[in-house]
Amino acid sequence: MAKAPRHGPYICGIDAALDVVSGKWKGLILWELDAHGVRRFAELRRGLPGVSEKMLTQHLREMEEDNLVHREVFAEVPPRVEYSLTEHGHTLNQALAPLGAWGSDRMRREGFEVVEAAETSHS
Amino acid sequence: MAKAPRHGPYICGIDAALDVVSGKWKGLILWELDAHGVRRFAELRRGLPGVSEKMLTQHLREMEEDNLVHREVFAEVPPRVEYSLTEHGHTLNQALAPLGAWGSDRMRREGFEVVEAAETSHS
DNA sequence: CCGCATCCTTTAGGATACTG
DNA sequence: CAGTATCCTAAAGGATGCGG
Repeated sequence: MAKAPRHGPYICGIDAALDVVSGKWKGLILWELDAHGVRRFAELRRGLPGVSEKMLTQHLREMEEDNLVHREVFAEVPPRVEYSLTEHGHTLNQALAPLGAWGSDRMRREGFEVVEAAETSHS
Repeated sequence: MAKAPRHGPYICGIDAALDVVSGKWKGLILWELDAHGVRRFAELRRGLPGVSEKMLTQHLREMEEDNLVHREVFAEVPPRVEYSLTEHGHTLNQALAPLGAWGSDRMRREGFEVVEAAETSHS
């Protein structure tokens, strides 16, 4: 078993929400899936520059358990697995939007660099 | 120096924002300061059940450096230090509000327990 | 009262090799 | 293609004791 003894008692809503999006790539995964609708494992991997297979799998499993992500396996060869947001995951993304805007603002203010993924081409 | 080599390059706004609120107690500190306006060190400590002095100090320093929290020292004996949100911290809190609502919703849905602090008595 | 310093444990995250 | 399994490092967090 990897880790994840999360889901402890929370003190407030922020606490409960941050628990679910904590993890180096979870915010990005939500963002990718929201932008593209459906993504395969390898596509997600390309969209998250620097992520390891292990972390991607682990995060996806946790998000699936948290009912944020839907995982659909096609019994073909070669295998194909598609990931998408659940309705629940979609509402989370909407709740995250203002925070994202605040963060973009912060980046502009502080002059932080933006590392754009290869060919994600959103907007 | 404790740690904090944060402020790396970011991939998107969510990334940049989560970096600043990551840390076991930062969300709660924001919430406490927003609810009360001004808090002393010991008051904050009581409002965050389980926090150690080290973590509280460390988080407060980082948030001060990120310009989210204002720290005012009164040269008295016994010493008194008051913490409050900066304008910047306040806007973060507003951006965090929808996420907090989502989290509260999640807690209700999943039936997680709420651990309320001793005598914070917000609302 | 408000911390800082030190030491220690736990957890997150990464590298790499292998499998159905 | 889409993962597991194993090992390892780094960072976060916690306990405790001292100091202004």
